[in-house]
Amino acid sequence: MAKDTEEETTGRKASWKQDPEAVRADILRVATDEFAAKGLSGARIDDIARMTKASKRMIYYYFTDKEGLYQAVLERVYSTLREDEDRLKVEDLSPVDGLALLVRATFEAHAATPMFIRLVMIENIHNAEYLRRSEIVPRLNRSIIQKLEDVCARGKAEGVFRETADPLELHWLISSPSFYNVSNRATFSTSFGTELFGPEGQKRLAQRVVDMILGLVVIGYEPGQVRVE
Amino acid sequence: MAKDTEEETTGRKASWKQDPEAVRADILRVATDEFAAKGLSGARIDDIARMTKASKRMIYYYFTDKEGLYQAVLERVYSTLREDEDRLKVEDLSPVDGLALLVRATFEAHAATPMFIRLVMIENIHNAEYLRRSEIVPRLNRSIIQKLEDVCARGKAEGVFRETADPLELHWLISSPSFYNVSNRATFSTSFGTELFGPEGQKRLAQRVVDMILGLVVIGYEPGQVRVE
DNA sequence: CTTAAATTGTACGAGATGGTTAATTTGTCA
DNA sequence: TGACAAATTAACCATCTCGTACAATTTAAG
Repeated sequence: MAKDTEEETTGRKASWKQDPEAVRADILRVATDEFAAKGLSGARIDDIARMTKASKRMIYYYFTDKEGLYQAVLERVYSTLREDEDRLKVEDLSPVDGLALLVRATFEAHAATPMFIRLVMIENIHNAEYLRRSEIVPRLNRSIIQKLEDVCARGKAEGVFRETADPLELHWLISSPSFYNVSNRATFSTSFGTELFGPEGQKRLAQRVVDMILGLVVIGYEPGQVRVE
Repeated sequence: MAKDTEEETTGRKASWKQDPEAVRADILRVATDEFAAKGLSGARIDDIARMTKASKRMIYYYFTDKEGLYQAVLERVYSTLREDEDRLKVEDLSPVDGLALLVRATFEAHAATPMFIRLVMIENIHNAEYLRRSEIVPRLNRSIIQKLEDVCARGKAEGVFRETADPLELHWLISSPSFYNVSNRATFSTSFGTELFGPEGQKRLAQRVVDMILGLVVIGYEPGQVRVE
């Protein structure tokens, strides 16, 4: 009841700094969580607004609509990931060790960013509609292929890699277990238990993936020849 | 207002047959498409109702609510898949050929049922909440592990498989590329092109997966030793 | 200090959406 | 046949959700 309507406490913030970038970033941060958790249709703009310092109005001010916000989230996450990729230095290693490092790093990078994985899953549910629409994303992801090309070229030149080794195929072969390891953890462990997803199991899986890839590419490779960690 | 209440044109269908099973099945069929296409939150009960012969009320009559319908869809699809699995006969083959067949069949089965893949993706987005709740599903999926156990045991007994071969790990290693091949096709081809997903590319990938798995398990295996097709 | 531009809060509407009420038909069994 | 349970239907409802109108407030420039 309390009828202090006379108060008319217009809830306007008494004072604020003009900091568009910070507001934008905060919205994106919250929206990333929300979209990753509930998907595009499941996410609620009102929930995002509530969790943000900014008001709901600002979401539309900066991102036009829900899809615009989703697209921005997607692009930011993809970009962030590329930076991590670029940090890898494989040129200094032997082809075998370089490839092993790429495999291990990919496996671990996926495991470390479940949020990114979820957004990619969601985007695939939407048939990559928003990824395709993006100008910035398609030309990302190139660096990892580049690294694989370098390693493959050196490995073949040194005669330690099979001539059949193909960078794009390899990227696919390395990504698939790394991605699946995170994306399908819930259903897999429901059906078959969690033993593969503890610290032990994860190390074993990483080792298996390294062994599989090197076994395919490196002439005369024996499982366990290169150890993970 | 409108005073033609006397009319009371109850638009009821003049006549219909009672066929509960058919109605239930029809709803499930339509709902499977809808959920696979748009996810749990994206799916629209009204759309399902419109595409069904039955009325919207029947959906609630038989499945209680949206989640009940989704759960029924999930269980039916999982069950259907198990039947396919059981049709595989690997006991008659040598361990190496048997394992190769399992790999190939898994790869192809996944590629042939994108709808199932999408539902599993969606279920993972929901952290397998509904799969866990199901009584019937968890104990499915056992037959594939059983087959792998048989093959592994025989392979080790014959001295052609490494002692490190583990059925559960193998299932994971075989499933991951098979699943990823379908689940991430949209984003992968957006980033890297479609060449892996034509008939040629798919055959190459299947061969690579066979080579990887056999390379990991079979002592002295060389890529291409067992050919796909 | 005036004033236009930038930024934010509130309140609300239109339409969609999950779910329900109440009626009607069909089939079955005493 | 007639009563009763099961099956089926159309219409309806309460609520949620995206998006917007618009006023209020602050910043910044002249």
